[in-house]
Amino acid sequence: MDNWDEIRTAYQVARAGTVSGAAVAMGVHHATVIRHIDALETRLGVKLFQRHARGYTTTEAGLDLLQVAQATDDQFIQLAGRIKGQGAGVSGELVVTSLGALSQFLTPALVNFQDANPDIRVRYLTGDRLFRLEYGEAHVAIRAGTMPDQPDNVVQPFMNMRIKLVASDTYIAKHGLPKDDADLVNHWFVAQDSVTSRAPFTQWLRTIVSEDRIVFRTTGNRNIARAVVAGAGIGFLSEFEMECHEGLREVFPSREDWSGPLWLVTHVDLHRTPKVQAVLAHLKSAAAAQV
Amino acid sequence: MDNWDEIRTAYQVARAGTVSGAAVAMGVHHATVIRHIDALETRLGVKLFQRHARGYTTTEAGLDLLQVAQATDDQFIQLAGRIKGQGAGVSGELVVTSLGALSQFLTPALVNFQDANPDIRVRYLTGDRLFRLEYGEAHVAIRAGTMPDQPDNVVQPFMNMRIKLVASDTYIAKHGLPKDDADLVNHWFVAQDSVTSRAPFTQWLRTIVSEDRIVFRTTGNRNIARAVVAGAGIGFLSEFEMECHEGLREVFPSREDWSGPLWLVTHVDLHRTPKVQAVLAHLKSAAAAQV
DNA sequence: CAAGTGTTGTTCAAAAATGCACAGGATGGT
DNA sequence: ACCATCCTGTGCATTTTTGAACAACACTTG
Repeated sequence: MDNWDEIRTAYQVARAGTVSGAAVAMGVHHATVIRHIDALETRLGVKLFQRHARGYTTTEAGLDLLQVAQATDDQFIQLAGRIKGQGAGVSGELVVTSLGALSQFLTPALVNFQDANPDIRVRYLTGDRLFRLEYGEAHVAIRAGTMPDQPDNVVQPFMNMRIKLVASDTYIAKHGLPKDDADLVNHWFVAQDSVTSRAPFTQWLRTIVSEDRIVFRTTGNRNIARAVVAGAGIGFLSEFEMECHEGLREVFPSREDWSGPLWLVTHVDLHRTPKVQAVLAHLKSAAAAQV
Repeated sequence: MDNWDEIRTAYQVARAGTVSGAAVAMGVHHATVIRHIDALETRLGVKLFQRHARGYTTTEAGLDLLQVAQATDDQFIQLAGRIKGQGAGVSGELVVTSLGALSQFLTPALVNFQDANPDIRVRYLTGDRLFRLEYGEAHVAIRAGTMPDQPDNVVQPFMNMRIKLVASDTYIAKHGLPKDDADLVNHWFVAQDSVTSRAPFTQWLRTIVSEDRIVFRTTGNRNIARAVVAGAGIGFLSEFEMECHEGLREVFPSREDWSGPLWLVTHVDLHRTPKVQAVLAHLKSAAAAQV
């Protein structure tokens, strides 16, 4: 039972009672209607209509089709209404993904957004693996580092994540604070395990101290923060991460060239929808308030 | 929401997850699938799928469509099964129409047929107005008189309705029986009111007796029978009609040229269906048993 | 790292569906 | 009885849809 258009044509004929009436209802020529009916009846091997000079009257099979197609038509009309309305309004699911380090800032902002738009159901995804916009895994993503250049993504600058060089009180009690840039080589550091990290502060650190000064390597910002708290060494943490833990102190003035930019990125297919636009505006205003 | 074929295409894409997969599932080129999706999304103004190099994944709207279209597909498959099966088997409605005079013979035959085919629901229509096969009002009709020559009807001879010239006992007691053909002019008659009746026995009567010998005219065979029973005169009745009333006697040997042929007529669209063939065979065998 | 597979997307020719014009028939009204 | 109207049905020109080939891209595999 392929070719649903022919079923629709038969449905209109059954409703109108005449081929001509169905033709004007569908905005096509009546010859087209006749051909659709003929093709459908031939394929089914059963007459759907009795032909006579006053029009077409349904057989039992045609009556059955009429009822089924009537229900289908209703379903499709409702579907179209839902789909169009859903595109227009701010409702349904909203999936946001970011690196886990941002959850401290992003979660309250998203809660506020849901509060302002009760029809929204928020899903906030963080994880090691990258959630990909082009696979429809999220509506908007917050990305760090160099500006993404995926062809189907529309990306706009979001905010700068301030990076601070911090140490725990226990570390400071043991080794003291670095007095200046040159003194840093006498200290111990905690850093990302991945040697390929191209975060600006990582590269800066490599130019200052030798590899053997990095005494603790781990994966994930959270683990780095825990290591710093435990007194393993000095480490780079975002301002958000720093707020989460007690007993941390900034050991060095924050430098501009440490901070990596954050990007708001959406898929081009979804970027124009009111829902995405609404959440983008909300996040940007929240970022502005942060500063 | 016209163009149901595009909905079906979108449904197949949502199911397969790829354009290519949907294309082979539908037996069309993948370019066609892409164009259908593009057209549908443009018309709806909402993206149904996220495009990427590994295939198409549904958006919320696409998921909604998938569910609705899945239900539709199921409905259509069931519909096709019903329609094809209904064409093949002997079931559903069976509408038979005839002149009322035949109900005496036809009703038991139809009851037997329904008994042999429990899935059949019989509707037996008699009435003054002609039920027209070409309007789908009946599957098979029994017609009298000259052979019908409607273009879309297939007609075959059914049986001869024997006509008898009868009178009531009260009439015979009053006027006696006609001795021979010539004596008929001394008797009184009951006949159809319509002067245009072209039934063979009517025309024969006109050649024998003058108009003023027809003392009672009425419409409908049943009324004629009642008039004859009441003793108004001698009248032509079918053998079936005669069985219905008491106190009637044949006053004259039945002549061959009185009897009008009966025709079994069906619409050409329905004639080949097993259901119609079954009832035709049944009626013919019942007619044969009658003789 | 490179080749191979499977995917989307675009362009042009072919095929198919559509629209048009006209014929034919039934029906209702004057 | 005739005419007007509305219906179906068919042949032909046109438009639209479809199919084939090719390019580009992502991912997998050796």
